Amino acid sequence: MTTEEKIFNAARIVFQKKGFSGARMQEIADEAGINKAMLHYCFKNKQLLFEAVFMNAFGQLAPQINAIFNSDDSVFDKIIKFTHSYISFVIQNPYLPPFIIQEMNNNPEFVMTFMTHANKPNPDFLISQIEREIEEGIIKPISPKQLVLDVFSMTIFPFAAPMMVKGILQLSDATFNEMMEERKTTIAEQIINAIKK
Amino acid sequence: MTTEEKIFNAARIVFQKKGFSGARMQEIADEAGINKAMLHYCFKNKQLLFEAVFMNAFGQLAPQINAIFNSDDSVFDKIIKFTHSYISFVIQNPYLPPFIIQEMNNNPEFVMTFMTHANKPNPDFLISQIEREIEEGIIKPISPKQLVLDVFSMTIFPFAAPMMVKGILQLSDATFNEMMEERKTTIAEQIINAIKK
DNA sequence: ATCTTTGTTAACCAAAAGGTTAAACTAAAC
DNA sequence: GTTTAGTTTAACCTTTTGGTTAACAAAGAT
Repeated sequence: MTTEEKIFNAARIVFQKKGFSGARMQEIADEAGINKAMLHYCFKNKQLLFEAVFMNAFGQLAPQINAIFNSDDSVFDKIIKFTHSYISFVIQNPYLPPFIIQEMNNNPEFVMTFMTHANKPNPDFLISQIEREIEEGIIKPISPKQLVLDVFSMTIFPFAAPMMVKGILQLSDATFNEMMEERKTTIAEQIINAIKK
Repeated sequence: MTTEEKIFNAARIVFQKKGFSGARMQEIADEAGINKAMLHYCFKNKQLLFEAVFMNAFGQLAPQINAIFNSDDSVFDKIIKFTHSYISFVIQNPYLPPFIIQEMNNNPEFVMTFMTHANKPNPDFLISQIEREIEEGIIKPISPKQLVLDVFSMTIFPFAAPMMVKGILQLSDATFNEMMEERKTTIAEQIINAIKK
């Protein structure tokens, strides 16, 4: 592993745990097992190091989502595949959703400039497909954006606010993960149940 | 308005926008229009000022939720009332959910100690009520905790990650708020549709 | 009237944090 | 073997930041 990779991985860990303003350059250096000056040698400054980490994090999610949203499956199949694929991925990367959401809230202007670019989840095609399937009588009349938001909400929320969910529902890490495994199938079932004609 | 109130309100604004580690004592003083030393005169230090703000924020939500969860309405009525009441409240206080979630994620141990205390949303009664209504054949068989999580997810997520939702679905602030108004009724409809026998 | 308590400020301080520098070390190129 | 280019580090510098101090003002209390 190159020094740059060691730094990047260490930065990912520290930024995802502490956020941009909570993270300390010294802590990242310690985590990477190198001198603090190397951070600035490899990544100029804190902001640029952060941007590298954030874009990588965001870039991991968008392509998967778009691949599913833009396939030629039915809406129901897309919902099934999305929940399964997203939950499988974030169980392996549980720090990603809180990290992305936190930084989007704290630094909206930065994120928005970079969201217009390539790697952004784009539900446009899915939304017109939903409109079509409503006209065809497959799906009950519903606002397509609301439907997409429902799917996102049910899938992402427990990972966006894991501590709140665990605290209120009194879940251990183990039972939380069991519930998430279950949700891979139940979310789609629930939603399809509610909207199929 | 007393000086203490001016400080508290300023602190609420700055902490909710920047989070604990992003917030600066000087910025809070400026926002309050007073000298920085007054912060320490009234609230000892940053940590204690933050705790006052956080507990107040959390304390605003819990009682409303518990009042609904512990009433003797039916499960369906509780879902209807919860979504309506929660969305009405957070539209007026949009910074609250991201703030609470962010600090719960960044500082779980602090939040957990204070979550055992009084003002915590407690779904125990609602959960046993769901079990009862399943036995009575009113609701389809489903894990009660999953159902509660579904309701929370659909209701809270758009407010937990507003920037992400606006960015991906390309919503202006106005259309976002319109959608949230609509969700006051549609969330409950969707869920009830999916689980009623 | 004066003394004490409370509220308020400007100036200051020490520690933390991000960032820089110049020197030392390495390893390939000549 | 020496040069040269790229790495790596210890030590240092500067700014930011949370926090303190001492002086000052206003308002009751005696």
